[in-house]
This record gives sequence, structure tokens and C-alpha cells, in this order.
Amino acid sequence: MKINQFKFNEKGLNRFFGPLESKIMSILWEGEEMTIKNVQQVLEKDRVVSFNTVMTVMNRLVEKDILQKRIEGRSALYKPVLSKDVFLEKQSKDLSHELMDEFGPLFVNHMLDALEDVDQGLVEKLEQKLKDWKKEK
Amino acid sequence: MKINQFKFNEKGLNRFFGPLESKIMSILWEGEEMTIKNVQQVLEKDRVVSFNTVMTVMNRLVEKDILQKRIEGRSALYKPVLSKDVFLEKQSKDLSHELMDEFGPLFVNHMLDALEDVDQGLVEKLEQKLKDWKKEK
DNA sequence: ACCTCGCACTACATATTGTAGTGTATAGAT
DNA sequence: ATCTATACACTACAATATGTAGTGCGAGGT
Repeated sequence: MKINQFKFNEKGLNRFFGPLESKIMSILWEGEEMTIKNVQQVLEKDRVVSFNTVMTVMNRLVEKDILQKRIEGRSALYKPVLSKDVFLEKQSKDLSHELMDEFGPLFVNHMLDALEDVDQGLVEKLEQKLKDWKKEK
Repeated sequence: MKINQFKFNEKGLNRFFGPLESKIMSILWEGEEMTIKNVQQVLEKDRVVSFNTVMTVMNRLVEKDILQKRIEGRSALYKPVLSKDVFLEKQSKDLSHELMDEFGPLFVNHMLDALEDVDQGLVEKLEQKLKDWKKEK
């Protein structure tokens, strides 16, 4: 899993991937293992994109351990190494640890405001977590 | 302020800058306004680096609104637009909002563990903040 | 008038991502 | 047995980001 960057300016998967990579991951996270051709056909609902382009990007994702590739007869079948849920879970976990490591105290200062901006309920969720966490100790 | 990336794999300023950029920012955050020559001389305590290299990188930082440049006689004087503290404060704030926006609930799940890994006291600090925050409402 | 120093401009290297052409091997058609 | 279409490999080029540095120009001191 060679993802090194979290992009402030983008949204969703584009925070971790390039735009074409994101589309390809979305398609492969839909469900089944797919050939390059399959993926290309889905992409072409939006715009033309050459088979070779799709192949190159998918093979690069294999090199980065994001996709896995399995030869079956003439074609290769691709699927994500991790499910989307697990992927996002892992990224959020890794990022939270990196952020705390880098910014710990600064981060605590902003956390509550940030939480509330997004979803009022999250502060309560955090409070509950904090209670549970203290009980365990 | 055109910083787009937070790098998981790096540490400190290298999370936001390239390695030479980081060194230059560190030098300029030491204190006074400096000329390119000044900065180059400090850098050369470590290794040779051409004046032009330093100039190019510093001017790119000006384009990205990280440094500001002021002509004084023959030379130009450079200094950071933001102090290091304000810079880090801003980055941590921006990142916390982006992270919450992207991962809110997932993030809450990891936050306490992440906090404790870094510094036991941070969980207490968060608890205190949470109390204060609730009082305000 | 000349030389030096500081800066601008330009160029090239590597890495990442998007794009796509050409080449090769093979399965199926004739 | 040969031909052909197809899937993949290999290669290349563009744009952006960063590191590196050469060339050239202009202005000040001598």
C-alpha cells in the first residue's frame, strides 16, 4: 500500500489518488473482479479513454499494492487488495496517528470545533467514547 | 498559501515541503529577514548548494505565498509570510477540518487511541476542552 | 571603461499521473 | 498451417512538483 499523500484540496478518493485512478478504484470497488476491458467500458460511459491508458494506470495501481492482478486464460482480472471500507478505515487510522504525532496538542485545540462543524452529534459520540475509554482503565 | 499536500511518510516540515524547501524555511524561521546569499551560507554548513538553486527554490516559495520578498538596494530580503507557530497552527487547523469533513465518524473512533499513543496527558486535555466546550453552550 | 555581484531566465533531472502508440504472443477462424 | 484479432508489454511523451545549476544582464564600485 504505497500511498504517501493526503491532498487538502481534493475530496473523497481524489485525496489519495489521481482523478483517473479514483474513477478506476470506484469502479472496482463496485463489486466483482474485472478485466481492463470491463473497466474501460464503464469509463467510456463518461468519455473516451484508450485501453492502453486504463491498462497503464491499473498496472501502476498493482505496483503500488492497491490492486491485485490474477491471470485467467487470455485476460487478467483485477480487484482491490482492500475493500473500500477497510481502505478508508486504514487511511483514517493512519492519518489520525500521523496527525496526533505531528500536532498532538495543536490538534486537540481544533478538534471540537472541527467536529461540530461537520456534525453536531459527533461531539457527543466523542464524549461517549471518552467515557468508555476511561472506564476501561 | 498554496500548500496542497500532507505527506504521511515524512516528518515535520517535510510533510508540507520538499526537503530543500524545509531547510530553507527552518533557516528563515530562525529570525531575521535574509538575502539569498545569507541563506545559502547557512545551507553550506551542511553541503554545497549553488546560489542559483537557493534562489530558484526561494522564489518558488514566494510564488506560493510562503515567503515574501522585499527589494532593498542591490539585494532582496526574504522572510516567511507567517511565523512558524502561526503556520503550524493554520496547517493543523485546516487539516483537522479537512479530516473531520472527510472522515468524521471514522476519525472519532481512532482519536483516543491515537492521542494516548502520543502523550497520555492529551486525553485529559481533550476531556477538559470538552467540559469547557459544553459549558459554553 | 571594466569587473563583480545579484538577479532573471532558462534548462535539465527525477517523480507522479494521464495519455496513447507500437510491438508481441496467442487463441480462434479459415 | 496460416491469418487475424485481441490482450498484454514496452515505450514514450505531456504536465506538474521539486532539486539542481548554467548563462546572461544590469547596476555599483573601482
